[in-house]
Amino acid sequence: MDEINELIEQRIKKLEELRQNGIEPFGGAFYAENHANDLHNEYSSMTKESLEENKITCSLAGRIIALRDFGKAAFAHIQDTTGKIQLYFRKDLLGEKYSFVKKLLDIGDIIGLTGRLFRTKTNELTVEVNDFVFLTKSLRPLPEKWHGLKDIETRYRQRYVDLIVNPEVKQAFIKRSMIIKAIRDFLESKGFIEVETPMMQPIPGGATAKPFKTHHNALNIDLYLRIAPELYLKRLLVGGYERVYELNRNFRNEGISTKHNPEFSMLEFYIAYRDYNFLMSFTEELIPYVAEKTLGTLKIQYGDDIIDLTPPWQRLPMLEALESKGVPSEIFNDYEKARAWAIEHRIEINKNMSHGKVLDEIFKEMVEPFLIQPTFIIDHPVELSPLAKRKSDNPSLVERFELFISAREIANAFSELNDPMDQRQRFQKQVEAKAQGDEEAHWMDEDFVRALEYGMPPAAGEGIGIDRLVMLLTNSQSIRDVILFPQLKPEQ
RNA sequence: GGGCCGUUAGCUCAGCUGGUAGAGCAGCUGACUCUUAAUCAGCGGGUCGCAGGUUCGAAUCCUGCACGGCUCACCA
Repeated sequence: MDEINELIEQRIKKLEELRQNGIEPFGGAFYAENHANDLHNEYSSMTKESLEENKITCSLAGRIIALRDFGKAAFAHIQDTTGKIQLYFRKDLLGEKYSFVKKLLDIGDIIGLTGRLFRTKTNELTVEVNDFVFLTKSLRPLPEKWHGLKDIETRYRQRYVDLIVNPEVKQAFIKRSMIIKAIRDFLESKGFIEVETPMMQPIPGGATAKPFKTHHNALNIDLYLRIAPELYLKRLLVGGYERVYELNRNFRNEGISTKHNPEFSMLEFYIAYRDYNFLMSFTEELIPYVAEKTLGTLKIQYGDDIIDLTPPWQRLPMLEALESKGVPSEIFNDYEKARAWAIEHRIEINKNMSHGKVLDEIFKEMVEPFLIQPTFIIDHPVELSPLAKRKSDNPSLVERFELFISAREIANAFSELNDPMDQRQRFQKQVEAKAQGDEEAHWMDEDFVRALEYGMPPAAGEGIGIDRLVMLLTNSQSIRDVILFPQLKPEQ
């Protein structure tokens, strides 16, 4: 941390001077009766004259964010959780205490006050302060009023300052909260219950990703931070819950970028006796519901695009999507041709990649960038989806969809594989891939197979990346703008 | 991990082909009872990211490192 500088020293002196005057600079509870924006809303129609006649008193608590001193009177702005409002301090009203405003009150200090509402000659609703108390003396100067805090690194490292001085940042996180609440409300209304399954797992499963490893001392075992809750949620289907969801953190030990944070929020939900077709319609209901609740519209701006969330959305089999971009269909059933095509088109592949994986790489290059409007890509190759149910008319494909919006995967869902023998074989294949050096291949999870052996009802499950959904709905270009404390290297 | 860019006062930024650091805001002192970028007068404030190197002389040129941004690779 930086050393005490002159500006902080000055403020410590003021703090001591307050104490010498018998004033505690760090106060306790203050039950304000009002908030800034409520006052603006409530009295917006009240004229200067009627405010004078009615003598409306109020009390507020918040942070001083601007201060203009005139000698025997001063204007300030105070900011609380709702917004800001102007204050007017007068010597003839405050007497001795006015000198504290003049000498000892700083921008950044938190005060509580009582006063009377009036309008200035420019008609700004203002509180004439009758009395005030120091609640918190601020020792560090805030960024300047004009340009504010711009430095991106400081904004992320000291998010608290970012939130004080950049109202739109605060707003984005309020929106995030609303989005998550809307999702929960929707799922609850459809009969889902929220559950919590282990974040620390002995076998990290349910996704293809590199996990974080940790160690439990008392048990003397290695544990992994979960990369997905999937396998535990499906155990709950075995247990008899028919509709469950979990909305919480996943952890993946991979690169950090504008689209990736090591810990990120994921919604996963599972519904018994349904399939992926049901979930497509369900998703066409869920996401518009959330957009309507939080933005009030289904036409949203993201970057340069206007995205129309009005359902229904296009449903496009993966192989058809490839064909539509000029990928020849003969590579779909011919591994060597697929490899050759990829190499010819400078798509990076490696020896370990299965046929399905090669097709997926081609898809990411040739198709994904064009999926701006909501599109379900359906029926993926089975190698890509070791936990999904095969299509009855084509066992090389699975009943799966990925929802793309603005060239990003927003949701991933499939009819769940509930055949324990097929599941065991697919795990086995993954174990072999792992032995071949595929760090992200699934592990064998014997207990999960055992659960399936008891019988899991036919079911469909879906995952939605919450951070990416929030990015979409808040028009944020970086995941760091929707995560309060994004992961950064430590200072120094 | 690769490439490109950035890091100068509390904040936002200037600082040319190398000559020894500036502004605005914030702060301090003073004046001012309707300002809102208040105004006016005066004052203080710097490890120029860190470490080396070149040079008579480095914020400036070179090398390495740190942190950050964008981007590519990997992924959600």
